[in-house]
Amino acid sequence: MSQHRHPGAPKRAGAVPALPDLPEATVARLPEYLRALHNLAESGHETVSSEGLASAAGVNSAKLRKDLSHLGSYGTRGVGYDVALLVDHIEYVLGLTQGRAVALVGVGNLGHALAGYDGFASRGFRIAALFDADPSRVGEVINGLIVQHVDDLARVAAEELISIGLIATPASAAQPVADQLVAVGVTSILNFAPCVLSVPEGVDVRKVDLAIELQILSFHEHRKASLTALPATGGSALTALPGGLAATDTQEAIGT
Amino acid sequence: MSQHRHPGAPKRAGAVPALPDLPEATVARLPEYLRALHNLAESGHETVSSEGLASAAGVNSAKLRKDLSHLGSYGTRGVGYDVALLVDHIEYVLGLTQGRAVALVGVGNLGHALAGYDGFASRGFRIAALFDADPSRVGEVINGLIVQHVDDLARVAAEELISIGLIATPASAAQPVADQLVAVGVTSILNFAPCVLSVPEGVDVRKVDLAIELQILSFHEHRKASLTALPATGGSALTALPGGLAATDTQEAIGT
DNA sequence: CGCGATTTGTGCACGTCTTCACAAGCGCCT
DNA sequence: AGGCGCTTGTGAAGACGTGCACAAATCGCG
Repeated sequence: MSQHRHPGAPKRAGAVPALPDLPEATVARLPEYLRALHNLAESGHETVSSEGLASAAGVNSAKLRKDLSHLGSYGTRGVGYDVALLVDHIEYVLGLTQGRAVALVGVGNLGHALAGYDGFASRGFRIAALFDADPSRVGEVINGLIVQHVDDLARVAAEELISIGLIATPASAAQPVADQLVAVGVTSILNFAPCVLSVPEGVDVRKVDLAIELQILSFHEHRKASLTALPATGGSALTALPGGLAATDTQEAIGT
Repeated sequence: MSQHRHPGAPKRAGAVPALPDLPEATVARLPEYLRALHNLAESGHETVSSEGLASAAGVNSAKLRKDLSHLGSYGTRGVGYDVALLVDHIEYVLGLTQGRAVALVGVGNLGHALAGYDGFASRGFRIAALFDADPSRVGEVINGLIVQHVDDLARVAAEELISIGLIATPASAAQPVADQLVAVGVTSILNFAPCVLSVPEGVDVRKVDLAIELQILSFHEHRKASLTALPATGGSALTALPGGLAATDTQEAIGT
């Protein structure tokens, strides 16, 4: 073992390994494992146990093992997982080895921040083009890229293969932008606008809504407050917990 | 029917209604319903059917009905749901009627955008204070708020009840900041830093990682590409689909 | 060479979420 | 008043995800 072969080309490089279709929940956790593995690699670890990696990624170790088992056997019993090997394989499975180009539409408040976010480049994504519908914004240079008019999307997409589209426009503009992205062949969209997008079959849309996250937290705050406010619901004030108000039965950290 | 009573105080205002503990999946969808309802209200709808609301929120109508049934019966058979009434009730359940104050720590690239994001205020959240550890940033005015040093967090929290903490720092600073937030009594944290936070029981943490979302999309791109690249896996090239390459069996839009 | 310590991979049971399908309820029209 | 069409609310079944617990496999050591 040791010496990982050629990074980025696990298994046999001839035929495409025909990606096993992983459970969606597993896919959602792989990036987290990957980040933890990168940290471990930087701190000099060659191997890591499922227990160690699980705690670094904030999940149950059994869950981690089951997730990784879906990728095939990349661990050694009695030893653990080869960090470098696992990094290579997860990156391959996630399709990160091909330096995907993303197009960002909408350079307003949020879009500006996304354009300057360095967490993308460090993980295999390259912001290839910026667009906006506002003519007064066109021409502006952000992070070395020139903002272009959204109507030029087709032209730019013809020059460069866009892998993923980011929508950071106001809600009212999001659907037309999505249509334009789909029209130029984009089949994956990350939507920051607070609205639902309708797209043809075969196009994947993920949504990130900051206000929704806050509202979910707000619910839990509300619930926690209502619980501590009236501990005597349903009688039995005797069961008042000795630990005081810290003993709410909330799930610790919330998952995905 | 008709005339919703006092907005913001559903059921009897005397005893706290002791929030039913909703399924987590339902809670995550309520904000989406709420947004859709606000849109409907603005466009003049008084009532809406489960079918109509479901399509506006991008979910199955049966799922929506079951979700709403967990809140109690707020619909009328043969008619639908009273839009204004439902808005009031969902806002109450989510705890949005109390104008929650959020503290934002880290006014770098992303934090800057969050501080200026108007989608928070429009949904019941008020950014009450900005913090940063970098002395050169302290004193800067963003959106009418002065950036304060993170060590002043305790003092500020004493003046104002902070309901939710936002962490938009680099990963290395996130854990200490989380500890400080917890120390001043914050029990809900929204973490934008790419790392796992460890917090005491009773504290809720949600994580938003933009790079993770991209990586999930990347996986699906990779899978779609590998599917269209070799349609003859497992023999039977005869089953080539008449519709050409558009007939991948991918799930349409990805859920939560 | 064999044994014990260690850790992976997984069968199984359990809980949660989703979806279907339909009875119950409501309003409207005749 | 009665019946009809429409819509909600929900039981039940199935799909999915999770976590336990243990067998299988590997390494190191005597």
